[in-house]
Amino acid sequence: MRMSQLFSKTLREAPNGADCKGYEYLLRAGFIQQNAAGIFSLLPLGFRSVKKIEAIVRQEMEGIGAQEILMPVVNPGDIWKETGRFYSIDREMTRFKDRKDSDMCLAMTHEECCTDLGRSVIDSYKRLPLLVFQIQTKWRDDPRPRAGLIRVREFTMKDSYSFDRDQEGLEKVYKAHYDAYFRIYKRCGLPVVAVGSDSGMMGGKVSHEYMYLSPIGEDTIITCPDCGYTANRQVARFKKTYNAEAPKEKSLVETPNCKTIEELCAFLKIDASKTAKALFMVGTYINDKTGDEEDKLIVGLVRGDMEIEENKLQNAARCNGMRPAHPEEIEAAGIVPGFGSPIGCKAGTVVIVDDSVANSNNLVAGANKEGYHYLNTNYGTDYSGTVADIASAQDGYVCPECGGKLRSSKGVEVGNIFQLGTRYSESMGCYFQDENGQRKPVIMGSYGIGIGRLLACLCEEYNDEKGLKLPVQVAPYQVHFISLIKDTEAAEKIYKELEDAGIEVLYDDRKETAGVKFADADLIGIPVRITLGNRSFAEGKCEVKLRDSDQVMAYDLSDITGEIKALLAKLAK
RNA sequence: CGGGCAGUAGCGCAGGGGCUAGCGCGUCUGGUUCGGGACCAGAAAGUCGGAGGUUCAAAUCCUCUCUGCCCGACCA
Repeated sequence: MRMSQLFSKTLREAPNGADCKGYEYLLRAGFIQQNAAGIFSLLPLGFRSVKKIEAIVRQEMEGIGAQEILMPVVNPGDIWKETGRFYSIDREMTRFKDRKDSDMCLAMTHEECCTDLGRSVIDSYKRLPLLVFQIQTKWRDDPRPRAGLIRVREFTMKDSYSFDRDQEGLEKVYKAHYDAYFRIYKRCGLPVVAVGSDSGMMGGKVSHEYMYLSPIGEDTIITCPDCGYTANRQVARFKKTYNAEAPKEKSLVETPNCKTIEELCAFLKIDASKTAKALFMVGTYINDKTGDEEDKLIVGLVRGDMEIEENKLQNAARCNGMRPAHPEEIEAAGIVPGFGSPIGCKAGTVVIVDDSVANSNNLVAGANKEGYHYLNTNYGTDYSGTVADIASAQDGYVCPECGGKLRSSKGVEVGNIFQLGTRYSESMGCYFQDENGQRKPVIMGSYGIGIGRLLACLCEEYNDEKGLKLPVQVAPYQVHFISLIKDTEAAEKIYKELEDAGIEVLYDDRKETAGVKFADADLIGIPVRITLGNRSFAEGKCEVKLRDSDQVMAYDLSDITGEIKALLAKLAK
């Protein structure tokens, strides 16, 4: 490709809003361009990198027996109504009516569509297992896109779906994905860790997320350096200690202006672990069949020395959505904000009690009376509710597996794998007959990789103060060819030789000064740079330099293609 | 959806009631240069995001609105 004809240009300055390095360089090098919030075009350079990532993904998916298909972006609303997600998913899914006034939606994932396909293909156990995948556009109307390609609204995703007759089969294909994903990231050059995760709206039980650990990440990963326990903070467990003193009778105590745990502890001169603190949320419960919504007040109770993990609370409360409660809503349930607790709250309030509270006796809790708390409150005696783990794992907490010290770090989710089970097959009627003629729901799994996000993470991982330096497997071109000699014919000849040899060359044929060409080459970051300069050309040589090294090598022009091919082969390893 | 910031030439920004709206980079023309973002001379390019209002006069003040960015809520 001639740079003079490239449909993009490099920028000297970072466009406003480029907050992280990888994103800044993607823009400046002309890989991508933004069209609207969370909506990007891929320019030739970016698209080439994406296609290389896709090729790796495709190869690995085919390697585990997946067949490539392509499902539609626009889905009929009906299949989403079958699983209930037409109603249970919030505005993140875009819905519209077609000309016949039928409900339609833009698929944000394809479980429904794929299960719809599966139920027409699968009739007998003889057809199972099956595994399909696609690389396709998703639209999710995220309320807050950010960080360039990291969190966008329209994006390309590889998603695969497995159909099995039993759990054993599912686990096999799950494991195949688990390993294939590591191979994919390794081949792309991205370091990742797999962590246990929350399955969220996908349903199902077992799931893993693949995390690229980086400060730009929005997920918090809890890891144990001692035993290797790893989990997303949304579900991370930790070892809690309880005080198991004999329960006492509760008694009212005046605590003027003690609205926070800190104030309360300071006033009563007690440790935060001797208190219970409440968090008030309003949960939305959606009827899957009708789409009717009902709001309920949720009270989460955790010991004063811990924080509530809202995701755990939402899972325990089994609601579709959750937001902080307004003071009026809290009061309506008979609770006084600042001095609140589940003690004496109105029926219909969802009370979730962390096991740290349920197993600790004689905690100080709000009296639901302005200026008062109770001493010695006890779960079961003074209030009731569902006991669950809703506390948030923090840096320094105790590992649930080995007792080591937990660490927290930030990560970007670049892939996920879910064991869906029968959530979709049952609700959509995807059944098969086994050897005994018995009708059984197909057991499914779904597996995703965000392609654009993967590129964004790679650019975060591979850059320096001059620009990008993507690994050769995912770089848009293999060789950046710069000619500084007057003899354009000689340069053209070498360019042609390289191209004819099947080498991917970006040829800077522009009428620019050496400095400009070098700066752009560094910015775009093609792994191999060939420079044709007057001195070396006179000796029948050219200069070869790797983007990631300062060393300049002199290559003989007589067999330049052979030497470059050998170099590329070495790089690819 | 809450809170904050911003929208002026392709990009980055200045100007904040008054006359012809500027600067740097980029672009175009001519010339000189030619191995790390060259130099000289000349030139093109702007509905000052949009609508309404105040005023003799609005890029500038007011109201509304759209868009983008950041923080939070949210995130298959």
